[in-house]
Parts: sequence; structure tokens; C-alpha cells
Amino acid sequence: MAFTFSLSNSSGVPYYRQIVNQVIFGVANGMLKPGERLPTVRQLAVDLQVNLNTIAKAYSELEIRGVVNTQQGTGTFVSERNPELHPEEKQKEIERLCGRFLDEIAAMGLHSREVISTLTTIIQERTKKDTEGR
Amino acid sequence: MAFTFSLSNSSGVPYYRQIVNQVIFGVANGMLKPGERLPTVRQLAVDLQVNLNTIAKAYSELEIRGVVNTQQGTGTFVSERNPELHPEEKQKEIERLCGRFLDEIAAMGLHSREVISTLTTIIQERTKKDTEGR
DNA sequence: TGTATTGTAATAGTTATCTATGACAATACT
DNA sequence: AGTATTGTCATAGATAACTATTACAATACA
Repeated sequence: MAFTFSLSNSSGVPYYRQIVNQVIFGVANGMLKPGERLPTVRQLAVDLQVNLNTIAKAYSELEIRGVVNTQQGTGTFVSERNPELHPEEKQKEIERLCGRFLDEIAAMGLHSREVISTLTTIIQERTKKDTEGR
Repeated sequence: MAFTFSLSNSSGVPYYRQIVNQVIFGVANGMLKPGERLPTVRQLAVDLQVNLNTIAKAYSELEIRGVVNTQQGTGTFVSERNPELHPEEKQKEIERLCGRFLDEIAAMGLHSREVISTLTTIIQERTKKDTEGR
């Protein structure tokens, strides 16, 4: 299965950051192998219907963080040895994500346990939809 | 217990929107009674350490949506009869919130059921902290 | 050597959110 | 009547995240 990118415009998370996250977690989950080539900036820009600069910004950050190696004229590749996102860090990232979500809930005066039940319901629905889709 | 506002700067949700949401849900949850007075724009700006205009923008949107009545020189009050946020709408809003959260999770290639366990753990920790705090 | 493909960079413009500041207008209060 | 308090408005500026466009530079490849 090939690794694919996707963007959500409703989450409030900037596009370039979504791409950065997807690569980092893609590597952490073994869906992106060291040495594997990422789409060209132009191609991904077309695929995601986003500006070239947005992709370039994401790749540039990934380069700085050592997640990928880029070579002008050649392409962008997943680093051979990836220093980033040890299991603990991955867990921390998940916790940050959850924390923000709970903050939002709390700000609305909602009870988290009620929201969880909605959450699980939606998950069930989506899982069902995915299964049917095959 | 008096109704209090709080802002999170890490959620990506604009301040003015957080305030709007808190009032709407505060009303829906009965924590804000019809006729009840909201803090003045200046006071709330000081409390939340945010610019006056940001509060004014939130109140203005609430006024337009019929959630509050404002009178220059007098103050801002929760509408006597509030048309907004019937139970179904409240549920829809929760679902939107959950949907965005799940989108973020999916974008990172995380499995939602694993995240849920982290979520419940954090909730337990926070509940514990709140209980100890009393 | 030429040509296409890669990433990079510069510039300009848009939109949303927020800050800072100062002024104005309606109401309440003494 | 005068003064303080309320919400409102206008202007200017900052920042972040984009889009659009054009050009340049390094590499690959025929």
C-alpha cells in the first residue's frame, strides 16, 4: 500500500503542518521507509490542490528536522536513519493532541465522558463505512 | 457557582470564537440564565488578558445570533428567550468537534481506538487533580 | 551539450486574527 | 447638569498562513 497524503481544512491545523505531521508519523508507523522517495513538491501541490510553496515549506521543515534529505534536481527522500519520534515522543504528541481537544470541550462546558461516547459512536460509523467501501 | 470564561491559545480556535462558544453552551447548559448579565467588554478583556476589540467581536456575533441583547451604556445580557442550540444542534456541534479531532488523528496515521485510551487516561488524571484541588 | 526535472527563492497580494489607541454615543447615576 | 460606565467604531499595525507567479540553480538523463 502506497503512502498517501490528505488535508483537512476544517481542523484549523495549517496545511504545511499537516504534511509535516503525516511524514513524521508515516515514518514512525513504518508506512514510509528510509530511503523512500516523497512526491515532488509540484506533484504533491497538484494532488492536494495546494500551492507549491506550501509543500516546499513543509519539506523544508522536515529537512531541518532531519526527517528527510532533499537534493535539488533529484528529489526528497526519507532519511536513512531517522532520529525523530521515539515511542515516548509519539505518545507525547498524542497527549498534546488529546489535551487540546479536552480544552476545547471544557471551554464549552461539556462533560468529557459524554463527548467520549459521541466519539466512539462516530468511530464505529466511520469504521463501518470503510468496511462497506471495500 | 458563577460562570467563568477561559481561553486556550494552543487549540488553534480563535479567541473570539471560544468566547462565543462558551456563551452559547453556557446558556444551553443552564449555567447562564436568561437575563443574566455578562461581564463588560472591558472587564472581560482584562480578565482574559485580551484586547477589548476581541471581546467586542464575540459579543457582536452573539448579538447578531440572538443569544444576547446588548445596550450601549447598559451592558450585555443573555436573551430572555433563546432560540439557539436546541439539543439536536448541541449534539451536532459536539459531533463536529469530534469529527475534526478524528480527522487530525487519521491524518497522523494513528489508530483512533488507541488515542481514545490516552484520552480517557488524561481525563482520569484531570478529574483526580480537580478533586484534590478542593 | 542540451533539456527536462528537481528543489529553492523572491516578490506581491489576500485573508483572518489579534493588538493598540483614541474617539464617540447611549445610558445610568449622583 | 455633569460624570462615569457602557458598547461601538475607525484606524493603523503585526503576524501567520496561505495563493500566484516568475525566476533561478542543481541534478539527471538522452
